[in-house]
Amino acid sequence: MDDQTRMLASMGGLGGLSQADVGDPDSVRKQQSLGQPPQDIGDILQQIMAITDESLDEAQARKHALNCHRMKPALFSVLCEIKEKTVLSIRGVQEEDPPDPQIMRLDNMLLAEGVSGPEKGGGSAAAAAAAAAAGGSPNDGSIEHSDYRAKLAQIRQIYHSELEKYEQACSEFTNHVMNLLREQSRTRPISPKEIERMVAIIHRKFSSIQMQLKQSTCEAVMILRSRFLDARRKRRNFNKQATEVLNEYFYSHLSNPYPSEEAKEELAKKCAITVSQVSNWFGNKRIRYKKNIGKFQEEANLYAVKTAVDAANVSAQASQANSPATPNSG
DNA sequence: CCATATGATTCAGG
DNA sequence: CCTGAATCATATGG
Repeated sequence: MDDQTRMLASMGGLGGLSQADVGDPDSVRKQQSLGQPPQDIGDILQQIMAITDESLDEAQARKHALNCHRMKPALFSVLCEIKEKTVLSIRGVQEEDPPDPQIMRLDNMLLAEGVSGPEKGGGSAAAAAAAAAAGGSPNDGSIEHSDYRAKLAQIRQIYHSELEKYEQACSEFTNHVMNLLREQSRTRPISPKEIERMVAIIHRKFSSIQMQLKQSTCEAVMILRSRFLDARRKRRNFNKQATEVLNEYFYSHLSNPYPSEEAKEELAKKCAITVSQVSNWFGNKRIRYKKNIGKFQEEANLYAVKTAVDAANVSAQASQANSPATPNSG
């Protein structure tokens, strides 16, 4: 844009001058060929100064008269053509790559993360993707999810408001420049094509800002993801009672420690954890038990006794119906 | 601060 | 899709 602006600006200056001596278009050349430049320049200067003495109405009228001159359109197009040829080499260079690959990549990423997509659909899509491994139970991972969703919504909101600001500023600026150029096209050769080109240039410049916005949004989402969705960062041990329940099941089914889906659901409910957490726990337990049975022998005995005692208690309670004297383990 | 425990994730295989 | 195995990253106890 810089080169063009400079060029247009300088031609604007010329425009003022040519308007000044339009009364006798050949005067300059004639006098120059006569070989008395100082005098001629003084002449021109005088004419210019005379303009400032004119009233606004007079100047306006003169301008209007010029604009209505029958030769004006022809002259205008000729000037445009000349200008087109003169500046051709300058632009021509950067005319391609309309679909910026990088911005498309960022767009796709933001869409996938549910930042730029539709309000509810995108968000739940991301949530579904996150919970996909969990088997679809509605309460899976809901503890951290609300937090994650809230933060994501926050990013989303910032992104959209910034994008809106950006779009507004862009169109405002574009309109401004277009109006300016259109206005100036009355006094200097600016073809509609050129205005179009200028708009394209502006948009290209602005799109780098947009890319920056999208890039930083992407970054924020990625950080958020790694913080919240990688639960390894927030590992919390299950409470004692939960591990007890799980161990009980494990050691009482030691010959086949593979809980069915229903069993997993029940264990999950008892332990206030998710089904996938139960699966994880059993997966880890099996492999670690198998790896070093000796290390777990004590634990195995403990739970074997425990279940035996519990069974005894249960049977005792069952056989004794409703006797209040049944001893309970603290 | 280190070693160990532990929940979660990743990846290969059936 | 489920599992075993390896691995990661944190929690915990000494």
